Amino acid sequence: MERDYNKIKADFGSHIRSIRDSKKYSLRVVASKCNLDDSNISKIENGKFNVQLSTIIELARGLEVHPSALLEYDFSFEM
Amino acid sequence: MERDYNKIKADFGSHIRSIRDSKKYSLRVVASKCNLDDSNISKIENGKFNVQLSTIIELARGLEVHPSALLEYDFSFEM
DNA sequence: ATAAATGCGGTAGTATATAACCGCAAAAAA
DNA sequence: TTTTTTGCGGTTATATACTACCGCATTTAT
Repeated sequence: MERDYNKIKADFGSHIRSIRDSKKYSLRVVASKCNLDDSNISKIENGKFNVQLSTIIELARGLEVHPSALLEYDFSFEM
Repeated sequence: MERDYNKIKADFGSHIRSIRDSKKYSLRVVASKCNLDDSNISKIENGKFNVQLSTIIELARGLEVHPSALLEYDFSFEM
C-alpha cells in the first residue's frame, strides 16, 4: 500500500504554477526551454505527478531558477 | 531514448551523503525517522535512483532539514 | 575475542512517471 | 470576427522508482 502523497504533489504543483505566473511564462514557453512537454507541466502543476529529481531539474531550467527554489515553500504540516 | 541523468543522480546522492555525514547519522537511523528503507537510502546516495518528490520529502524528514536544503548545491554545469 | 552496527548489493512485484502525441474549449490578440 | 494562444484532458508504451525483504563483509564497540 502506497502512502498518500496527494498533498505533497498538490502543494508542489501550486508552487510551480506561482513561479511560472510570476514570470508570466506560458506552459509552452517553459516547455520550450527544457525537455518537458507542456501538457505534462500542466499535469504537474495540477498535482497529478510525483515528479522525479530529473524533472525538478528540468523545471528549474525552464523556469530559470535554481532547483532549490522549487522546494522553497512551507512544509511544516508534514514534518 | 531516455536522457542521461546519471550526473544529476550522482550529485544528488553525494549531497545527501554529505548532509548525513555531517549529522553523523547512520543509514538505519535516518531510515527509522522516515518511511524509507536503509538499503534504498544507500542506493540513493550511490546515485542509483532518480528519486521522486515524495522521496525527497521523506529524506528531508529523516535528515531533519528543509526539503530545499537537499537541492542546495551547485547545478551550474547543467543549467 | 565476541557482539553489534554499518554500508551495501541483490531480488521480485507493483505502481507510476514520462515521452510524445492529439484535439478541444476558452481566452486573448489581431 | 477571425486567428492565435493557452490550459488541459486523454492516450499508449516503456522505463524505472519503490517496497520490503535477505544476508554478507567490514568496521566499531564491548
